[in-house]
Amino acid sequence: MVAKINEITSLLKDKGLNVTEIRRQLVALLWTPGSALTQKEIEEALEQELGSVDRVTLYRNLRLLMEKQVIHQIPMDAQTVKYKLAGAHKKVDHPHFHCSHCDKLLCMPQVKIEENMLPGGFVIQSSHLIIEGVCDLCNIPQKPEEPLKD
Amino acid sequence: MVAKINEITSLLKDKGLNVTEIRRQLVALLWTPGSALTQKEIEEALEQELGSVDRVTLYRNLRLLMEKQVIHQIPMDAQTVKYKLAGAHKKVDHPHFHCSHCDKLLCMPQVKIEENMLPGGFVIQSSHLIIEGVCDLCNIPQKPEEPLKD
DNA sequence: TTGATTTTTGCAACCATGTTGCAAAAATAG
DNA sequence: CTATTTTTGCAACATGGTTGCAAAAATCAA
Repeated sequence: MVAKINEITSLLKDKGLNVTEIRRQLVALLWTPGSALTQKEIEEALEQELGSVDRVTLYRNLRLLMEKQVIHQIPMDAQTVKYKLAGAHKKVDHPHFHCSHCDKLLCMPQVKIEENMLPGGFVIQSSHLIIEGVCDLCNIPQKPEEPLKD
Repeated sequence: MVAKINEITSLLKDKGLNVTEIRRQLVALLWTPGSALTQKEIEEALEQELGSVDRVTLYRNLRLLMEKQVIHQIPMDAQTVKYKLAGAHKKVDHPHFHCSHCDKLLCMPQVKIEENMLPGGFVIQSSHLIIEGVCDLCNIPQKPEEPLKD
């Protein structure tokens, strides 16, 4: 985590944001590939790192980081939204794979949703896809991935 | 709408639910194929049909109808959930197409998400897909579908 | 480095919505 | 039609989104 401080600082500055402790921790939390957290999970994690964090401050920083496209919201189901570091992806909405074992949320840009999959006459503007299952690493019985959670 | 009262009553009874005015109106609202409404939209529509509806009553009935699988929630984006009449579909999650012109939400069971679309080792348990675009009817300039909204 | 300026934070406060308990009203069964 | 069960509407509380404002922190310039 410590090794990434410079990278995180650069990322924030590149996006025109001042560097504050909360922002650094927020980005650090989501820095790990596959990491995607709910607001509650973020709140609990920040609690540990920084002591209690004001919910308004968290709210404003999440909103700001979204505006600056540092992070994205991903609706997992009707009652759950996760936050994820925005990759260098062009499209806002690209497919994700959620591993029910290790809880990682991985980008799956190779999965394409195209008009020829639909009946005639339908035009696609964008699409949103989440695939739920078990990822390649967790799927090897000999070398199971540690769950991120717990 | 009137012609459907018997069908709606049967549907409710088949699911083991008593028939009340709110439940009938709720199902009637979502009866039209492609109809999918947010809670706010439902609230406003019921307002017109029944006068003001208590939000707790609406909340409890939506929850009940979901438990009985009469309706489903569909997360459209991070801040929007729509309710839709549950079809005779086996799988809870099946692809939908949302028309940005007429606002209809159509089931697209012909679109399949399969493991061979993923890198090796990934196993699919379920998937959730919403395609945003223009539907076949709205796509014919000569005969545009009336928007459901307005 | 220090002090001035700008930005961010933390708090009070408000609103919308989820959720429960309870008594009154409505639906169902006999 | 009446008795019983279910549902509704209301009060009340919890949670999370949202704003304004003063204190604290970060940035900038000398």
